[in-house]
Amino acid sequence: MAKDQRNVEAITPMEVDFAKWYTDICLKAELVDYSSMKGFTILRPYGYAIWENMQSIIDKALKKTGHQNVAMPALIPESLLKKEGELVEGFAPEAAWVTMGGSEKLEERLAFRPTSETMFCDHWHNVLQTYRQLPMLYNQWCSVIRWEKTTRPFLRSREFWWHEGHTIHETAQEAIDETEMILDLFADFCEKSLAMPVVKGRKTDKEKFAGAEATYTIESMMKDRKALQSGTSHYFGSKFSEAYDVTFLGRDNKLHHPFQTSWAVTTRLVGAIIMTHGDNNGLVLPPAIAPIQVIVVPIAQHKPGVLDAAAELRDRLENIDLRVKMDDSEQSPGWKFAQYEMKGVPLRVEIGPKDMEKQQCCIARRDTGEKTFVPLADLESAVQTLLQDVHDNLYAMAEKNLEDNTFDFTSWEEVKEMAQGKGGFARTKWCGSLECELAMKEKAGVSSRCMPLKQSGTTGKCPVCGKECTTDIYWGVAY
RNA sequence: CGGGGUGUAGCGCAGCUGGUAGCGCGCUUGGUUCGGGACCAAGAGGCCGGGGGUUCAAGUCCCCCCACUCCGACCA
Repeated sequence: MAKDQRNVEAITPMEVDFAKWYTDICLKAELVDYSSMKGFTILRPYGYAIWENMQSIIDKALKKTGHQNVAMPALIPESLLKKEGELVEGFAPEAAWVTMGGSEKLEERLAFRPTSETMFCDHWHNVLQTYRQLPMLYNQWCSVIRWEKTTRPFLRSREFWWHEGHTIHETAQEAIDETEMILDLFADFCEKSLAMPVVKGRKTDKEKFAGAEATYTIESMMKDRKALQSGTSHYFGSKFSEAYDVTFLGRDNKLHHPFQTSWAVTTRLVGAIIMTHGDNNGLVLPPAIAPIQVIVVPIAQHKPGVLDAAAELRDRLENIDLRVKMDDSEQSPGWKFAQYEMKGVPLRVEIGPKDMEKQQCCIARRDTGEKTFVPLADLESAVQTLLQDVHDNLYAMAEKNLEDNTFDFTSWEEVKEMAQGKGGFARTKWCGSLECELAMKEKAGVSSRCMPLKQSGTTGKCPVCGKECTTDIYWGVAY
């Protein structure tokens, strides 16, 4: 019992202090470390491996839908950044500037990219000539810098890693289709790979990306019932292509500005899965992105044959393309159990002398803690089934959290009560005015999350001004 | 950028009215263990966040920085 106590003491329980619980996991599961650069975090091997797995899945999906990877300069001349007014307004306050090149002062200062719309436009200005070259479907994996005031691992840091997709199209409709297709791709990724349900929707004018005509978003609900914007997809119309003079000769032999999109998910998603699935024993990783999907723990490993038996299980699982590790270190089994629970490994396979006699092994699930004994002959099928079960269960739990904590309200007082109480998503009607949106922030303490793509089509009253309206909107406290 | 909290060994902390640094975990070596964070023994490890004061003497008192962290405002 005393040992169990020590076990829980390892991290702050989420009921006690959710924020501390979160940072405890980030550090103790060895995902990140702080660096000497204020506001910058180091992604450690285990944290980076999670991101790599996410990257790999997204990259494949993007290539399958015709996107090509490119690399743009990390520095943007100020004059280039300034060409589009709203973008400068949005990003200049948090840009990091380079003013020296070696020992010489630069004639023009350079911003470390906070986002690369400008560089892509600059490039397209040079290479685009005819509609036959369209669409151009580009993507780049890189990091960006935004001089954030306060930072938290994965959720907000001055540098973060992401991919940024940038596309240009011949027609507005094509670009809009692209924006929506990508939103679906992101939502699909979150649900199928991260076991994280999302609400798909459109941002209000107040919340949309600087310079965008429309911003689409996927919003997810964390275990503390706060909202996390998990991915965005923007439609720009021809605003940037006009500002940066990007043109092509159309089918009508006239010059046109292409229609543009951009979209991204970031390392923030690592934070999202921590807060969606994690528990008081540590991280809980969805199998699709877990760096180690199965940990094999030999019991009484110095007894003859145990290590060989364990290694055989590892090899068999590797042969069906699972990410497997065997821990034959001198640590005690109990220590290993706790350690890999902290790291969120979905399944643990134990094998010891007793199992060997019975030609079986023990499989423990990270999500439920449930242990089952499996005949050695059934290892592969049992593991595959259990991995799927873990994924399904994680999704079901997250979906339940989202559904149980999404409320339909008609007055701002109800929204306020929710926000000051347990929290959650409030779904109301909205008249569409900025005044009422600001009032919700002021009075109820929530920001608009999105106008869901799935609109009910009903009529109701705006919770602030009482005007009759049809738009459904989600409100919540956001990260 | 406003408000709070914290900086002492890798981590978590103790160190009272000032007197020259300690505990637990971890780490190293050897041995016994191994089905939920094992045990014994011997070790290694400190510019007490940085700078300035006060004092015979500062981890301790005063001032100024800096970093981390939480809560707001801004954002993925």
